[in-house]
Amino acid sequence: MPYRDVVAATAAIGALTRGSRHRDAVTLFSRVLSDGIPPNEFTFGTVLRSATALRDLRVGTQLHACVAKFGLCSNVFVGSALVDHYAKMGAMAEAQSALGDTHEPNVVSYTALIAGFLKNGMFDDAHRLFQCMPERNVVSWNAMIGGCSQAGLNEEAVGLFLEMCRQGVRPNDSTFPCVLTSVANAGALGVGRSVHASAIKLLGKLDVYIGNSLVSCYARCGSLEDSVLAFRKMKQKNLVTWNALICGYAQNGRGQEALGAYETMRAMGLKADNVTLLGLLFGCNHAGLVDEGYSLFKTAQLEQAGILKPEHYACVVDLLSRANRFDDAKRFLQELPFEPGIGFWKSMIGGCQIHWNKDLAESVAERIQALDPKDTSSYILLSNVYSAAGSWQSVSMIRRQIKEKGLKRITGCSWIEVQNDVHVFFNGDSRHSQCDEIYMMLESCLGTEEDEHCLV
DNA sequence: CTAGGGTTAG
Repeated sequence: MPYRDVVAATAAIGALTRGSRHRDAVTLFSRVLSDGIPPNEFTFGTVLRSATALRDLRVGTQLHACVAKFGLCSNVFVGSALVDHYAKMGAMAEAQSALGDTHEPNVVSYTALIAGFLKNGMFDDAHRLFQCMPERNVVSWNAMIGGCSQAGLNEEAVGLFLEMCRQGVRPNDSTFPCVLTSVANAGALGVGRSVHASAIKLLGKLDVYIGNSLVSCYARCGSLEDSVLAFRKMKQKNLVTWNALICGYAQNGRGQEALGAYETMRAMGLKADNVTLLGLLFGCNHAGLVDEGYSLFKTAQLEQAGILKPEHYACVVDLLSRANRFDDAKRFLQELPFEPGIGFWKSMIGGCQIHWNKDLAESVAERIQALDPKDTSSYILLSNVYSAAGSWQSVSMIRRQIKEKGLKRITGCSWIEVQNDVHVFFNGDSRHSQCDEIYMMLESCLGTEEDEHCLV
């Protein structure tokens, strides 16, 4: 039974799109076409959304050709939908060209393109377009801030947030989760508190997204007190809220509390998902709760195997290796339902370093170097195992190899924020103005057990 | 009848 007109047909396709029946929406669209009903801008808008949800660039391209056939390429609405589709598929050249075909592109068209640039790591293009677009609204600012956050451009994201406020654009509910992610990435506790305060001032009530971001942000900035406070203050909580709390405990080495939170969560009738499990395993790992972690994994394997991902398996390898249970770790690796990537072997060699397991470290290092000859970390870790075991000849041999192969070490660093100043430290750093006091304090904290021969 | 931006892990 063909539809009466394009309005009825579009309504039917839209219902399918909204109901997430995207394949059906596309099929219905083709049927409407073959029934001889010419689609309009709304029809294309909704069916393009389904094509995006299906992540099917082929469908998008066919729809684009169809748009051209009906002379709708210059329509703003259709144009924006095309830009959005291509941008989400990562086809940035096509997205740009769709914007170019649009007669008078508006703020929506530009924002869709900017979001696409950021998702595809093209920060400079995004920034340039953001600067020169004719009009910016809160959504465009959010797209920039969120895109920077996701790309790890944390200073840029926080800077954009401040600039937005300075220009008098009022942040909304979506702005805060974006910027708080960056604050958390940077571990900037003071900035986090200011952002929190401005959210309360501007919005009054904080929704569950903002609450979740705060719980996580405070924990990742090292303030579990603030994190738990934010958690308790939330009226509505969802699985993400619990995950944020559990992961926060885990990251701060509080495995027992993570497990406790999980108990409470289950008592409230919530089921763990992959993030919950990862947080729990991570927490057990860092608190030395080997048996607890292993049994959580085993239970998940039996009861909800669907949530298990390579990360979870990697966590278990880490757990067993750190606990000196190398036989269990090896058996576990052999029984993996997939090929272990390089990270699995790195977990194991990390355990070898802790437990001075020279022989195993050698064979694992060989594997890592076979998988990635440029990998420096295996050399460093191996050399640390040798120095721990007192094999100085082997240490100098490794150092020579690193030099000969022209491998570069990426130096790790850490930082801490004190009253809005960020202090960064590298290994063996002596540049800080209070260097002497810091090393003195370190020595008194560490006692005399410190191994000076370690490279990392 | 409609579009673009949001939370948790690594």
